[in-house]
Amino acid sequence: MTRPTPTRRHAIADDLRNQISTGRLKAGERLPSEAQLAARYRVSTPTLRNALALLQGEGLIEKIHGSGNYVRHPLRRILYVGGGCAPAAQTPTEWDLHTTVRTTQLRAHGHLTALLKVSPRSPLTEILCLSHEGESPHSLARIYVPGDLAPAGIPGEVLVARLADMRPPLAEVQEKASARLPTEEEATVLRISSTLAVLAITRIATDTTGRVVEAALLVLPGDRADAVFTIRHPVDVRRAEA
Amino acid sequence: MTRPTPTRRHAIADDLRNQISTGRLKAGERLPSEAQLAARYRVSTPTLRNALALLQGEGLIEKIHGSGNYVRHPLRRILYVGGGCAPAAQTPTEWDLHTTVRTTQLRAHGHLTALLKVSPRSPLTEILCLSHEGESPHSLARIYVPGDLAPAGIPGEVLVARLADMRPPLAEVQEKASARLPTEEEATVLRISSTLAVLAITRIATDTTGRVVEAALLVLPGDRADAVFTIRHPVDVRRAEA
DNA sequence: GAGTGGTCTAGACCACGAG
DNA sequence: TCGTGGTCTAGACCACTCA
Repeated sequence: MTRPTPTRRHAIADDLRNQISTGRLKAGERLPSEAQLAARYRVSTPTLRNALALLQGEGLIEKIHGSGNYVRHPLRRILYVGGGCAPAAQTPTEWDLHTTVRTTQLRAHGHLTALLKVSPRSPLTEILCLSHEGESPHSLARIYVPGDLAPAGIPGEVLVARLADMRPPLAEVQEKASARLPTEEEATVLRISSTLAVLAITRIATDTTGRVVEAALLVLPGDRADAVFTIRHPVDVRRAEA
Repeated sequence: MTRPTPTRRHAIADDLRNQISTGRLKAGERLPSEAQLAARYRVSTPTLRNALALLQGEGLIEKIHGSGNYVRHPLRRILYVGGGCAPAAQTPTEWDLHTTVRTTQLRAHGHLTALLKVSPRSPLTEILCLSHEGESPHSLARIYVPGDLAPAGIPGEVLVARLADMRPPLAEVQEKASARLPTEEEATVLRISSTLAVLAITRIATDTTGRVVEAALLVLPGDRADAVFTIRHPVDVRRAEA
């Protein structure tokens, strides 16, 4: 049961994984070329590439086209704290976590109308945040707010900081987490392989009048991101509903 | 930017995806064999298999070894509601969602000691839940409770139902969600491809004395599972406590 | 046993990165 | 330009399902 089919690529992946974890292959180091590795393990190139794909899916190595395969630096884990008010992932930013922000004016369409509960073609502001931790991309956020809550002409960075002050207190924050493979665009922007799962979080913030004041689509690389949701003194749901 | 590399497998996947969404290929239907499809699209078998792998990753088709590729029935989405008290995924079970439960006595080791904050080799009860919705596997849960909270000799189903009554009220429930690829075991148990991401939720329940009374490791197939966490009045915490 | 998918081979050609 | 990874080919052999 533990070995449904003893495949070669798993054996190779296990060997390389050991070399990485034992430090024989150090972080940042370049692996031998795929042709060399294929020769060493006596397998064909597709088989060796499948082995590397496994390690890539675990986030252990990074492929750079035209350059080689590199052992990834063990990245700090990203911790998304749920129930939050801040628009982006709110890790304590003691390290150099800088964010590129770009705002766009657009009109509601498609699933955005449902998320924000607005009528089609009503004005929205999209805030696109791409966070970097040093060199490596960290998280991608697309935040949509009704147009009147985000006046145009304000630089993105300022807008993000001020959003919380400009609206009435929130009544409810609902966060939906799901796991999926990244789109092509997300994979390239986050510099992850398209076989590495992402943690996608959709956050809907509603004010006391029931109006949706923010819809945020967050995408975090699955190999180093967690989202925690803490609830204190939860009520017994079954009793509460009765 | 939209077409970094115009690959053939994407074109084939797009075509098949269209056929599925337009109903030309109906749910449950078997696709032509891979050899036939390869001939139809004039590609080699590995290329065609790559195309099918894409659809598999999206949960659109299911491969059954020795039988064929089948269009999957659009499965009801699994909704895991966070902040909960019930041990397993608590979808309103109006449909035939039956769960296989198996309990095992074991002793704490490895990461379990950290999760439950118990000393190594202290007795634990493992409750392994596998839910099915009709034919298709639904979710996998491994629940660990300190041995004294789960007396031996009680059948698993009864134990699960009684757990909530046997312990003091909870003070805190912390849930950590992450996205990753399934282990080989999880992939076979949930009958998903190993390229399909899973949503893994670790739930730690603490009672009022600070003791961990339950650690649950939930695995949900990423193509049809979401986890929602709702927080009301996040700014006005005192009201909720009153 | 016939047909199917699962794995693997040994190449080919193209696209990208760095010197 | 040269070495690298990215994609693809046209097979082979094994394991599984089902009649």
